[in-house]
Amino acid sequence: MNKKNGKYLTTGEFAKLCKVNKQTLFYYDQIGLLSPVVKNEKGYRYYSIRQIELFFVIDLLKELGMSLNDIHHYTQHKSPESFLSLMYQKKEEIVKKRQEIEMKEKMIEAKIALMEEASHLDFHQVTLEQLPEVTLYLSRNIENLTDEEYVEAFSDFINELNVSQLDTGYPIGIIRKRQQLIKGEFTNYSYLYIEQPHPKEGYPYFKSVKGDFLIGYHIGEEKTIHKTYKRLFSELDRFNLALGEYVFEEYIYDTVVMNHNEQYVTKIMMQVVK
Amino acid sequence: MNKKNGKYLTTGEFAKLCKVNKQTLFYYDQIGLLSPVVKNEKGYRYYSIRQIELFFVIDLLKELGMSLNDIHHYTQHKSPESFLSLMYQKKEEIVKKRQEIEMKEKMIEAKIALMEEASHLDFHQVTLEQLPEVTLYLSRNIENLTDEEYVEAFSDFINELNVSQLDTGYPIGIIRKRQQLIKGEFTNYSYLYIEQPHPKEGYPYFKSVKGDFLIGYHIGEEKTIHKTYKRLFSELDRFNLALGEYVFEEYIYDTVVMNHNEQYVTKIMMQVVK
DNA sequence: CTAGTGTATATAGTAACTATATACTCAAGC
DNA sequence: GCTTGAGTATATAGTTACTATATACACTAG
Repeated sequence: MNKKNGKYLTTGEFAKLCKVNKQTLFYYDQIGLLSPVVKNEKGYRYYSIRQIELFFVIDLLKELGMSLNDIHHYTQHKSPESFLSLMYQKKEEIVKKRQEIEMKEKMIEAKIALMEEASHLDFHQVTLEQLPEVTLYLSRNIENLTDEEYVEAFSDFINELNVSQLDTGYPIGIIRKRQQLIKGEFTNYSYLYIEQPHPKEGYPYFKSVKGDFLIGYHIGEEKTIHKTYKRLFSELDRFNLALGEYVFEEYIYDTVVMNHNEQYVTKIMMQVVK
Repeated sequence: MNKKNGKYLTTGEFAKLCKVNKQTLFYYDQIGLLSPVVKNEKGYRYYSIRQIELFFVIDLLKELGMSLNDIHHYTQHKSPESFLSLMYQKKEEIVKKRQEIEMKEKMIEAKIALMEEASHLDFHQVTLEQLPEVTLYLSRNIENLTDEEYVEAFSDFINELNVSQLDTGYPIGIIRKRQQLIKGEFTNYSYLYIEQPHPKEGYPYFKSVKGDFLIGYHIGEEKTIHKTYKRLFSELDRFNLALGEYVFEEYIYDTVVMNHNEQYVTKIMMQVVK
């Protein structure tokens, strides 16, 4: 076989078929993962067309996150049985992966919806609105915590969202109670929450009551929010309304879209009673 | 701020929350991707709890295949508008990604089904079976080709499957015609095919006629398959049957599960008429 | 027989970590 | 007040799976 036999593909041809760089095939040969069936005395590599099937499987396993080393280990211990059990294992993994992708797709959709909504808002306008009922996943009670405890509670909440896959891409909001605001406690909150547009079964949720809310926006750091509350309280008076039980706060623009915290925007939703 | 302020998280704490290695955060700080809000005079890093949101977005973008460099470029040019358009773009990408994952899941399911079926077969048994109608995607006609032309046709077929996403994970089979076998042309085929259990719309398919088939298995290299055909022909005689128009051949065990081509197993399905 | 393309080897570079070594710092216990 | 152990920082080297570059040889068409 001193010249090219028509039955075979050169490295370049095989690389084109596999849609990879020629160097990648050299590399695979070098690590013994996928070697050409024939190597002539000049060192030229010749692949059989049927080797593409093995390449496809290698590529599949690679995209399922398996390292070349582990794939190589399989190819050294090939058998119908080990292939079957590998496929069963990968089937489980890909199902998980698909679910994660689906969740991320939902998260992206949520971010798009939030940003679209935000882009149509006038942050200087204070409005009175009827909000529909929404399902919220709540943290444990976080009243009267020290800074350390608050950070810990926030961290725990994040971990819960991770473990239970409840991160919907919506912002993490806080709930204040009327009592806290009346006492002027602007750094004391009652709960953290995240909205669940499609609540999964089996978790304790809080259904926010639908009702009338006074909605305003705070531009700037969290620690200056009392100024905005002052404005909102006087609006309440103007409308001749009383503060309800709960107030909800959500970041509209945060560190994700803004460089400085003076540019952050917080949406404040105050429950009101007539 | 010479000692730890309770409002902040150390690198280790933040890393645990992010579920990454501490070193990764050093690295992100180094490349300017995500730096702690505070760095004290001793060089200690302190992250604010709200920075987790930015980390999550970075992580999301990373998992959607964006390079740290590109993510960094975004963070340098943050704005609600650019974030929104980034999300729209990523939405498109993730949809594609989900579809690819779904396709791969189907492929794995197909491989499992094939391997399970194979594990219950007796390769030395020749049987007469009624096969149901199945949908096949065919290559162009490949009769009387030279080796070079055959390899090219095979490559073209692979490329078609790639482009049109018709790779179902089923083996690439070959179709022989009665005439070819009668003339003793065991290296001359008529078509390549791949089974389509859930055919997509808009492609020209070939519906294999349901009917009676004599099914046997060839163990060993392709070039010795004439021996197995000889055996199958005598079985045909024994059953007092005539060879139909088409014969289908599929690898059951190939380079993916076997080390040597003497161990390969090919399923031969001969259409028969009484 | 030459030009142009293709192939092989060797080596270095890349991204995004990950591990290791060394030195400093801090919080808790005695 | 001192020690001890855990945590932190910097610098550097190593890892995986390529990717690029340089050099030399081979094959093919005109």
